[in-house]
Amino acid sequence: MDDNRDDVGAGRDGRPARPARLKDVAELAGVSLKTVTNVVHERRHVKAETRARVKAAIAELGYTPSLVGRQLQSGRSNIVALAVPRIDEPYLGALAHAVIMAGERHGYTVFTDETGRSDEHELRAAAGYPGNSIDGVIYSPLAVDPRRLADMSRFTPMVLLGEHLSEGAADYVAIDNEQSARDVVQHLADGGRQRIAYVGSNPARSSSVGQLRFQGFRAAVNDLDLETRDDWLLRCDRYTRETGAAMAEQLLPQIGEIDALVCASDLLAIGAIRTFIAHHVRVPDDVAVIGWDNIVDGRYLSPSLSSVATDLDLLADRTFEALISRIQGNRDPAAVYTVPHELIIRESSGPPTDA
Amino acid sequence: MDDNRDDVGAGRDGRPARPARLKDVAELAGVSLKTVTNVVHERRHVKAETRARVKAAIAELGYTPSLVGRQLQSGRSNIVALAVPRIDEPYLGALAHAVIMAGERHGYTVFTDETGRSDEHELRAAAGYPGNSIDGVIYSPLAVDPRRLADMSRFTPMVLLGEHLSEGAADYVAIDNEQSARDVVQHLADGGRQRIAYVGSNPARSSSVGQLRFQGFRAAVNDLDLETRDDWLLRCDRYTRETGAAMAEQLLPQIGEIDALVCASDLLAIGAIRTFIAHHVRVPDDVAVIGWDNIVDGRYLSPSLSSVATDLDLLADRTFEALISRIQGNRDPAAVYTVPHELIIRESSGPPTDA
DNA sequence: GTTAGAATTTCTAACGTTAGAAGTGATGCT
DNA sequence: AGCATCACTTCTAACGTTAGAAATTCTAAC
Repeated sequence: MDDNRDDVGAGRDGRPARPARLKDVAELAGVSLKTVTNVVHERRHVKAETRARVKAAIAELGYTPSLVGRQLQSGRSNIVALAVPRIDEPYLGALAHAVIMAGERHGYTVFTDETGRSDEHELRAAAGYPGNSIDGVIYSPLAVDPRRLADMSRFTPMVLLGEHLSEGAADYVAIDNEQSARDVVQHLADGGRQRIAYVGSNPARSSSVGQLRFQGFRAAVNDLDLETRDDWLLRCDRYTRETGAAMAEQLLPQIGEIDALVCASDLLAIGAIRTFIAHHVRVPDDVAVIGWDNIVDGRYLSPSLSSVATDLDLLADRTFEALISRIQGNRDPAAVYTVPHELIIRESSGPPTDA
Repeated sequence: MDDNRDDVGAGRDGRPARPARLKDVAELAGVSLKTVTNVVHERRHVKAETRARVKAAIAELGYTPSLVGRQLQSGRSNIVALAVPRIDEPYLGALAHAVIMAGERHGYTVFTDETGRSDEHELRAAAGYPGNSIDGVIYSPLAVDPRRLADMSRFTPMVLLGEHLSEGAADYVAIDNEQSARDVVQHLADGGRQRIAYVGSNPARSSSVGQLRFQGFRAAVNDLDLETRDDWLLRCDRYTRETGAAMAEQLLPQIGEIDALVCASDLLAIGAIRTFIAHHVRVPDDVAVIGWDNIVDGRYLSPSLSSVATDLDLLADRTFEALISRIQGNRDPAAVYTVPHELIIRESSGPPTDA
């Protein structure tokens, strides 16, 4: 029976010292707490006259419900975390954008977190951000061995992007990586390319995206009876422009033998093209190059970069559907959702230019 | 005197139904709540034997403190929001990365939000995310008229990036945009460029970054007695590759007159270069091009892109210092913090190539 | 064997919200 | 008049944490 702190609310003159609470509204309107929540939640059983009075009080105090109070009460936050290694990678930035937009469509706020800094961050994400009252996690491990993530999120629903956990601990949404690689090889063969190099396999992680793409690549090369040599196949862990540039450096002696290069990501391809051009290797005339992710930068490169495109909006929607189903209690075994991919053919893998 | 819900904690066999609470730990260890918090917070006045018992209970139950409970209790969350228009813009992605890293150094978790979707989002950010128990906001308005943001965050400390509010409602951290533009012009003049075009001014917003850069540009052109013509000065609102490509299209008839192009952002420059190359305008031989932001993609472009670089780590650190000072109650008038910039000269504004 | 004082622990009220249960009038029906 | 029904409102206990105040136990000195 006490509890009067001064300077409540948002009078337009003196700055109020703190945000208004439900209780302040109730006192100003002269009603109980429950009546105010009833008004806030637009419930029946509130007389029009009372409702008006409460609404006026809310407006006068500039009241906004405290989400913390709500979370504590309800146990729900309507927040999901998106965990990506680095937000400044173009593909992951585009992915984050798509997920944020999809979150909005599905009534969720998306909290984007970077996990690439340390093992600690990665594990926190994998554990579902314990203590954080996150309703779910959308997790894109890029550099971590999924087998390390055995003790996955016990309480927080999770959907994986990018890396498939063989244990099937969580739902997984992605394109058909193997098929997309076959499509890439087919496209190059259609353009008359016969001797194709590959950058990005990493046999150490059998479930990795790069490995899946490599499997598809090798299968297609086999099926189409294309020539292949071991020193045309370069492995690398990091799919960066820098790595791509370094890998292309290694391929320079093979130029003249190879006539196409498949890179497991656009960043690798961009780095490779940079090296090629610097060494007067013409793209696509001498070597066709193609990557994955269809990042915007590829469109503005010269030559513009061919790439395997994922419909990120669709991927993000599927991801949310799966995640929401888990949030609502779905206990089925982990599922794999495949979203369609599309080959975007631009200059880098097209016919020779006139230049 | 009741309150026993089943399936607490993290027994390794059956899945526990919910995360363990402080109370569960207290009961298992046979002590009071306060003793458990004392252990959690490493306080004195806990017998070694008791502490061991509590720690064992914590480990057995896999207890993690609920941040929601803490926030409610303390009113602090140690979370700051970073509000940017779009996370998939390269510069903003790099900025977000730097801010997240700096946040970690300063003990804050950074929640990145996209505000570019709607006015509603922009205003929510400007109001300091009312109801969200955010300790502070780092706000980078790109497309909004700052004058609309009169009713700024009443309760949430805020630091602005990118756009300076003339009212001085909030601290502002940025490079010296005007001086950087002078440096750009000086550099081009040093390279023998005489007739320089500019893309990106927007006189409608006098405080905008593009406008500040334009002022510096014009002043330097004046000071150095360089030729200037109105149709060499193109205005635009959006600093995208697409806009840059369209602006360059408009400049094509002027090629031969102009010998350099200053773009208010790297994205504009990348779009412009793409258009130039497509029309066989050689960069830098026919036209030198330079931008701002030093985004990574510029390094791997051919020709690689000269740019004004900001030390983002430094900028993010300054931002946090300012923000934390406000969080701790600093009520000084809004300040402007300037971080150094650096001209990164690459091929696009260098001497003619051999090609 | 007391007792002051320190060391350790417990009790309890808050933080802001929500919703079930209980309470108050007013209305309509017999 | 008596009573059930309904609309509306209040009361209260939770959600998980924290920390001041109060209570208990221990230690050591007399």
